Amino acid sequence: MTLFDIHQIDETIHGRVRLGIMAFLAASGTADFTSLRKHLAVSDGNLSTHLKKLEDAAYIAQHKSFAGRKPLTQIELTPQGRTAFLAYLEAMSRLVSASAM
Amino acid sequence: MTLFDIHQIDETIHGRVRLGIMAFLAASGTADFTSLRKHLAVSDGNLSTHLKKLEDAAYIAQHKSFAGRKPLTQIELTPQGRTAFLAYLEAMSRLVSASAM
DNA sequence: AATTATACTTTGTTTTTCAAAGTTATTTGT
DNA sequence: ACAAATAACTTTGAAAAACAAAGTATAATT
Repeated sequence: MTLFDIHQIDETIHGRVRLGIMAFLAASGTADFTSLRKHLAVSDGNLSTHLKKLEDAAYIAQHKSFAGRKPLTQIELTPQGRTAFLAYLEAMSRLVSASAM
Repeated sequence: MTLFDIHQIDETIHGRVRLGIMAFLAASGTADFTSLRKHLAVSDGNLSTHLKKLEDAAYIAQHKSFAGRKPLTQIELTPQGRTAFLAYLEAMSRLVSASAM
């Protein structure tokens, strides 16, 4: 019986919204603030807070620019972010394997 | 590109400690309070709170008895709990598949 | 008999999540 | 042209969640 160790879980990624952000970015490479907010169906304040947390962990980078004269925030996974997300996925794979019922 | 929907995640299970409880119970059938606390390496107060939350959701049942005169709490997965955990695992499998990088 | 340990629950604090309100600039309607 | 509405965020405050310290009750140890 291979037991699953909860301490393998990276809490920075594990949160529902941040997990959605990471999965989206892993699939798409980059995203802008608005499409992320629409895709995840969260409030803008909430998204902003979670992005900041991921940025503080250096898992994403936010590039603020202007599209014409409107602010545009483009978000991308950093190499560390990709590595951490891979590790998270592996931990989840282990959970799934260990728990197959 | 199959995108992962964060609203599929059952927050009652997703929390790190509760996920550990569910995985342990899924593997072992039942457990007592003390072995769960040791395995998860959490404080007793913390464990008590999470168990109550899972009990409120009817995902586990707690049977309080005495071993000699010492209180003994035995915890088991309910059928609903097993079903919900299976659904959670499937959601996580989808995440892993969708995110394979 | 007094201290230490076991098995919890309750309470209070810290941390996290989330949305309402605020900011700044833009577009639309009249 | 001027007000009103929209866009793209950030900041702030409130609600919820997580956690550990303290409390309760009994048992074992010295």
